[in-house]
Amino acid sequence: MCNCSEHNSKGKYYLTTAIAYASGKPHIGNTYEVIMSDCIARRKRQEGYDVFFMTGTDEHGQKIEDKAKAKGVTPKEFVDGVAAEIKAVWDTVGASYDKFMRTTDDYHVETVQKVFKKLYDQGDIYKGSYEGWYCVPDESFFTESQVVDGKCPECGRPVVRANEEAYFFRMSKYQDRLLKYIEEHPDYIEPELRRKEMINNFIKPGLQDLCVSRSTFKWGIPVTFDEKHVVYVWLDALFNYATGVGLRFDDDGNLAPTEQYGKLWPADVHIIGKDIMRFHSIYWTIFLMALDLPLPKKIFGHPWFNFGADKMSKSRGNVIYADDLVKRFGIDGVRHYCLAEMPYSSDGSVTYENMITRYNADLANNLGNLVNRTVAMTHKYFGGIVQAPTTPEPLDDELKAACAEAVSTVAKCMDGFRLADASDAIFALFRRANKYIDETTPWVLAKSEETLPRLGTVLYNLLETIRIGAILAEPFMPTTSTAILDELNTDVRSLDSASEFGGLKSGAKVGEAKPLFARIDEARLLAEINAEREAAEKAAEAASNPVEKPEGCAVIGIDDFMKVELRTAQVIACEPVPKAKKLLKLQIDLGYEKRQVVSGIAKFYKPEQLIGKKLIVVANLAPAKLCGVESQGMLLASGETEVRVVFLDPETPLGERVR
RNA sequence: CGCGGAGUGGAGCAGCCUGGUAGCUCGUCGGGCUCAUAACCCGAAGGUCGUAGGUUCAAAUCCUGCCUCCGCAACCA
Repeated sequence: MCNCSEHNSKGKYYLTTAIAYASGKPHIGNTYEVIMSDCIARRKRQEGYDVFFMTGTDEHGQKIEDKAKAKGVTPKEFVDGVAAEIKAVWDTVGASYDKFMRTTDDYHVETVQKVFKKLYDQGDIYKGSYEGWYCVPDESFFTESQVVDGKCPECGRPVVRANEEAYFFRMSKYQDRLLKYIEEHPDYIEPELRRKEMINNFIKPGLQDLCVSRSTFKWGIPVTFDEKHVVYVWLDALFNYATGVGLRFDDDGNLAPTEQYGKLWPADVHIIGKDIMRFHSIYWTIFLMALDLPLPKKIFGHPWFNFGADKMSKSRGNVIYADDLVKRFGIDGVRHYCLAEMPYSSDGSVTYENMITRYNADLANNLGNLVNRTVAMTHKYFGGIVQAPTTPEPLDDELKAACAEAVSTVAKCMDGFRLADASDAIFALFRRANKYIDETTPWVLAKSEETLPRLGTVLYNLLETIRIGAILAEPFMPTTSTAILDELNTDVRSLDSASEFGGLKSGAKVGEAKPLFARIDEARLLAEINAEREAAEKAAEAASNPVEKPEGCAVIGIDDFMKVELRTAQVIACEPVPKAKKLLKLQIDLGYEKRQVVSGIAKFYKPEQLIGKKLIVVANLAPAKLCGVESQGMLLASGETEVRVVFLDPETPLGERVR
């Protein structure tokens, strides 16, 4: 394979996953992306492409800085640990990446600095100031209209006011060019529905300039010409795709890439989660346009795994990790489940029940048993020696046709990233082979000397079908595929060899028959999992208070607190905001003036429950528009998922300062 | 009327573009086989294809209204 790869190569194929944020261990939803990408990478290698598969970690930002501080280590030390952990998870699912790139790698840091400078020099980046809200744990900036009751719309934790000098990228300048490109290249963003979302929700309404620097934390790539600033997330993280394969600039800002870059860029596909479609299809594309660099050929946004019907999240306690699953189902058990179960564009579902069902039905019963019974018969009847197919019958053609069909269906599906459909086609072939055994009844053929040649032919056809199926399955279940081909004792393993029935050589001796997948006792495993979960919950309860200790905010002085002008007020009118699901519009009386406040409590209070009530408002909050309605303040309330307004003693006078 | 997707036997899905006997996997029931991992193979039950209309000789498939669910956006100062 190695010797002739240069001659046979269909050319390069460069694919990437998104880089994982190095703040903690990735769950199975994150890991899916790597499994999916790995499946594509392996398939492309089989097809003869010179594949370069890159993944890695995004390692800058305030959240990491804070976590490192809490742990008493430097950010770099922290990130080294997490990156190793992430890499280990990728390895446990058998990811065959060629490079694991990290945004703290020096070439990346240096190149991003030069990119920043270049974009600044050419006027795409300008200095401005940012007035907004910042969520520290998520390290995200939010506009007035995004923040919810003074809390982060993403995670519900408090946000802090930030008014900082910052650099911005002129997205609007490239808007028309971007739209034109996307409309003229329907394959650029896939699936189609994501493409529509991008166009309708973001591009057509008009792009906002993007904040590309921060001065409130240090853990980032320094802006060379303005040391207070650090390059902010997307301009840093997205460039990994290009710097990781050798994008470089010289000191004058001229392109000076490595040879590898010349060979690999532009990427053939970025496999990313649907949640970051926007940053890739809009920002990344525009960054590249601004630098006059070729665009990637495709951006594919995959869906997410839910846990049953619910979103997977730490706070719900239903997070599943790939390495735990691998312990129970093996690498290929996990890979097969993920690849066969995830729909093309809508979210998939992980449950232990489904995993066990799929494992038993597909892997143990269909595939595992097929291999086992075929190999066992080869031993029983022919001492393990593969016979020559001397005695064909018309029936055999159906099996051969099934092989050919599987080969072509898989090819078609893989081209369109329809991995689940490709997987189905492979298992349909194994099912057909099981049926062939019943049709040919080898145990009957074994009874007479005369039918031994036919028996040998039947077994040959089965072994050959298994060989073809195993080759097709390699991208999905590499370990199993290798195990099967080893057991068949064949070195004819190329994808090309699967296209023609008969590649298996006779005369070889197959390995011992041993189960590939042991059946799982569903009731027993579920009981085991439940017991473990209950034990973990009990341990957590015993160790801590019923309410988990929150992360908390940085300590502030009294002067900081006094900046917030809290005053007592009374609700004089209240009604829902039309078109908004969560908003109530309240007219409140501060005694000295009346104001309109919009609050996201519609889910928890009916307007009539609030009228006449006294409560506390933040009186010096800058006005903001929510769903087009102006809000001149904020009322105090507790809770994230279950919001409760802080009501006052009815005797409280209006307009009093609260402190 | 923000944009988009989906509602098909118990569960999960395909079919719809290019109208014409409703298909697959899992589950249930019955049978067969014995090479094999209580596996494998065959058969059966079970669907008025969300709903109300329309077009047509003929509609799951095309058109319109309505209901429900989901994704994205908006969005709970």
